[in-house]
Amino acid sequence: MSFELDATNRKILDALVRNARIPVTELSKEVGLSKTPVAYRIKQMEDAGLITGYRAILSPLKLGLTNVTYVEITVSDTRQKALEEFNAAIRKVPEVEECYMIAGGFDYQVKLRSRSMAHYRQIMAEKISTLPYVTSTTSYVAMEAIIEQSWVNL
Amino acid sequence: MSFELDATNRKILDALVRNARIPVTELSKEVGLSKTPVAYRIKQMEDAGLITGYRAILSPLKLGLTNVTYVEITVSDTRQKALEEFNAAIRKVPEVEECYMIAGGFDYQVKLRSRSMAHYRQIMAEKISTLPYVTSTTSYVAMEAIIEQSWVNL
DNA sequence: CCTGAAAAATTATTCGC
DNA sequence: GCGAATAATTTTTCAGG
Repeated sequence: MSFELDATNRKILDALVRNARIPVTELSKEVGLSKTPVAYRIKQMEDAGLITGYRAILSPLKLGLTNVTYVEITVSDTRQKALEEFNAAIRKVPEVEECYMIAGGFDYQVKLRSRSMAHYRQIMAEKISTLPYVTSTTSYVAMEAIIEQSWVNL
Repeated sequence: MSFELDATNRKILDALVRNARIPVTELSKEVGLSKTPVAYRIKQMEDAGLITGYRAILSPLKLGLTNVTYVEITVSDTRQKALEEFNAAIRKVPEVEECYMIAGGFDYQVKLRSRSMAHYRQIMAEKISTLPYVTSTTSYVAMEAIIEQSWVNL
């Protein structure tokens, strides 16, 4: 299940995470091998599902997405079927960047990105509060991003 | 500051977020223009800082990073200088995937990724609790990822 | 499992319209 | 913004250690 990485694969991944478009030619210099094994290793890691894809990373700010809010959501029905229904519904909301089910209570931790506070309120009213089985939400608005990591859903 | 996107640029970005390695040739078919303007638009958006980079996306699970924890951190000193010190320190912790300062109290919301609960405890003890000005932390362990969005720091 | 180089394919750039 | 010609880069393949 979990993929064993040697030092070389680690270097390859590190370079690819920094720059998805680095040519194998250049990568092979970085890791100190010839192109053949480097290309082979990349394909291997892709096929194993370790590398799941390559994405352009956009600046949320330049896109006008200046607001980040964390929302804690409590649901009323915690049976498997209800949870799956909730999960399916929230997956369709593009403004939701992350969603984890939290241990302890049956709450969800959700990260939202919005253009403004007004836009945030609209998302909450139209797309979050209306999700199945939602009973209450508590929001935490981010003032400043210290470490930010995400690609943007357009 | 904020970049104005027409429908074409939107399509280009959407394709590039889905696949950072799509050739301009193919992209131009998708958006219904010839290669020349598409290449020009991409460069334009890169230069404007709208596209900040291209990254390989890795599977945290296949890397053995099975645990996600959100940690709320309270700091004792909220003067600018202290906060900047904290920010600089937390930026050096590779296990921290996200960190936002939250409005209201002066708390931070931090997302951690770890290999196990034992590993999580070690990160907390060695790298989070020891951060400057930290007075208390509260952790929320994720049971299940519904929507997950991150690249991994190796 | 790696090297090195030749060959093949793909991709990006340029430019007149 | 188009489209074709050109140029450059990149990937693939393979014999050999």
